[in-house]
Amino acid sequence: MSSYDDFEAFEQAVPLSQRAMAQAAPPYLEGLNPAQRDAVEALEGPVLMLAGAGTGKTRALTARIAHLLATGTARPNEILAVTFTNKAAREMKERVSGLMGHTVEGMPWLGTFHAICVKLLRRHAELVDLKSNFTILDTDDQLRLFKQLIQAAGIDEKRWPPRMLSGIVDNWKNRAWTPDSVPASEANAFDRRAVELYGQYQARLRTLNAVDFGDLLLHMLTIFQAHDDILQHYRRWFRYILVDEYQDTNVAQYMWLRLLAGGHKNICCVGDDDQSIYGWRGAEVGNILRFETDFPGAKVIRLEQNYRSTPHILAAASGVIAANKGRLGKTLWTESEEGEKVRLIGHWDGEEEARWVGEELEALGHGTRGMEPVPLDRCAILVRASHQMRAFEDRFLTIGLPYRVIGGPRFYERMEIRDAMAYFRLATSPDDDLAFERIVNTPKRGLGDKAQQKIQVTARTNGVSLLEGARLLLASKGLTGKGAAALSDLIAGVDRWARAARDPGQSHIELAEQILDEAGYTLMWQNDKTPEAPGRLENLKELVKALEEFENLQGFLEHVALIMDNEAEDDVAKVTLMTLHAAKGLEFPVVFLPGWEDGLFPSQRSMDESGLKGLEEERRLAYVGITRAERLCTISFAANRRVYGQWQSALPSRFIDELPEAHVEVLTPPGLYGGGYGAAGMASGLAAGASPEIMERQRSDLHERAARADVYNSPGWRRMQARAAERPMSQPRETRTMVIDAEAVSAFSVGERVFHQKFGYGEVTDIEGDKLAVAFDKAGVKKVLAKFLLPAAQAGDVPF
DNA sequence: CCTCATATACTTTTT
DNA sequence: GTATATGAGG
Repeated sequence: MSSYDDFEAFEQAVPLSQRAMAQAAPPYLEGLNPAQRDAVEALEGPVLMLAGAGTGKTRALTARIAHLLATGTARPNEILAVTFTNKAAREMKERVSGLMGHTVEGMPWLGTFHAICVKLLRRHAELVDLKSNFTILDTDDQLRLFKQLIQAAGIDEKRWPPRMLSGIVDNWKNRAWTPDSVPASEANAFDRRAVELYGQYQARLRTLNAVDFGDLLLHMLTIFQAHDDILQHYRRWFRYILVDEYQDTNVAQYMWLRLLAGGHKNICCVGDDDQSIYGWRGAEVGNILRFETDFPGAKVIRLEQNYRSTPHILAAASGVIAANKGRLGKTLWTESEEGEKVRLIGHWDGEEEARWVGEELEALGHGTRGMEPVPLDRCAILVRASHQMRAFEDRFLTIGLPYRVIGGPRFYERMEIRDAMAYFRLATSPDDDLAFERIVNTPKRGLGDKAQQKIQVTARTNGVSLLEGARLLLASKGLTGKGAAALSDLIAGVDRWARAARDPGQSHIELAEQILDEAGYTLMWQNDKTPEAPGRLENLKELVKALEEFENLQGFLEHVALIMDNEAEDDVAKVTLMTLHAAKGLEFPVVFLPGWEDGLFPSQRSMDESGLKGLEEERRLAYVGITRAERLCTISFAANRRVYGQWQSALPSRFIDELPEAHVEVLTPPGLYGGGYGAAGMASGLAAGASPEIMERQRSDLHERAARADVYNSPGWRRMQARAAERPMSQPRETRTMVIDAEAVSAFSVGERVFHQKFGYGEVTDIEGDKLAVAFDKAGVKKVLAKFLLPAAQAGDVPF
């Protein structure tokens, strides 16, 4: 009964391969430096590859796999290679294929911890009271379950928010604690009821035949610990183990790896203790720090030659990270030429900071500071918290600077949303084959592989879309019986929806609901008994609600297409906006690091919650940020910032004081030129065209803010001033006159031509305060806020 | 049952 | 300041 029995047979069906290549000159070794080569060739026994930022870690890792395969040391299916993200796994697969010069047949065990555990768990599910077709709950489902349990237990939801409970349980799972192995000391800290609820939650999951992400690992651990035969089997099977981003492993993952590597100890862990930034979700830097103790005789290889950044950038990063205790220690070096120093600049407030970055980006695009013009897609702005992106988005929308945000909402990636969108796409463009393919048998209509193949063939031979092909197939009686009836139903539906979508009198919201109902899609989820079904229905409701902001389905689909696939959608170069966390592993020629203020970065919360440990993780985040830059890195801070609607002043980040002076150039912000404190200097930079009232208002505003900011007494600021004073002033520097956007203050007038990001061009027809009625050329009459409008004349050179 | 108003919280994120 | 969640009221 156990699928475990045929496991071996299944795996061994994959042929031994690549032995013949063993004698050939190995192209995958070309260009590796001695350390990298060491890391590639030390195949036997435990190896720790300490790979600093930009030292060619992935290169070495993939070459190592290629080496294992090419020398015939291991077959593709005997290598266990784990990553944290699907992206990393995909990339590794591609690069191994590239190195081998052909597609690597079946590396079934190259994947994320979770993907590999799913695979294993499906084979052994019955050992933990699951069926092998168990479902995997996402965070939403998990939260809903906890909520139900809390309510059922009659506990006050205010005192025990589901989120908190779910967080606690997640934490426990990260540490490989099952309900009965949670230490008493922990339990007391949270109330024993949390442990009870944890137990109930697990019981509920079992009856639902479901697991959450943490369970994937935990269940496998349980199985390995309770069934030695199974453990021994996999120990023998996975002859070589590779782990990427080892510094990010949590306790459960660590135990899992130790169990599997326990026999032969052929484990190669790659990581960088200085880039451990996921402690808050259970990652244990200790795992990497302890490696040599865990695996006595481990070979430690340091990759220290950096191929990414200039010496100034590396020195700045090293200076900051040096303040951390308990590091394994690495010294990055590079052969690259000196380049620019890291630039440091302070601003009055967050808006000015955004404005300045925008101007810098424009200047870089034209070529400045003796640099080649730098297109926007080579630049990135890395922030600590996603809400910091807003100021930049606002500014970039205003000046029409193309940008993309990484790590946005994942809403549109959900299965049910994609299905629904596919239906909408068919309604607006019936020839959308991808959409047709997606929904032709969703919900199940009895149009299986056979029927779909027939449709494909008919469409292809006639050179028409799938929908038309389906029509032809029906007309030619190529499909009969139940399938034919279902297909003709679907086609009739699409025709009806397409007609309705063209009808201007038809509400697109009603149409959307109608489509989902008539297609039987809503019903499908209503009848679905799995725990995630209610959530999916809720998401669908949300999707329909999101439609309200748009004039028609078409407009909505366009909008979503843009935010979904902005990589491939258009070829306009865009500056990248993302969090520091999301930037790990990436690199950009030009990097801006705004918001370096104490409290924001390092984050106050982080320090409050985790003390010195938290601060050190923030510092590693700073290190990650700086080391993303290849040629130019600019750090900035603002004296004043609006936080939750409240103006707050802040001191420059303590990390700024840790930057080695020799590698930093302090820029004087335009308004502060000449060193005068604040307001006077700022005021002189006011746009000449602004009306006296506006000028006065902004001047007093600045005085008020300046008065509130004690930033000028901070060590960071004083040092900055001192450095600025030391610098010979004769040297012409790039200060631009500050442009105060008068359009943000001045009102529009009736009859004026305006431009809106979403709706395009139009004419103002009515004004009520800051709310304007605008007759848009394409989108019709809409009420919009003035701040979303640009005078049409100014939008002329906006590339949208 | 649905809508509106008030309260509340609110890093970082992958699977 | 904004999004979200809950409770009251229509």
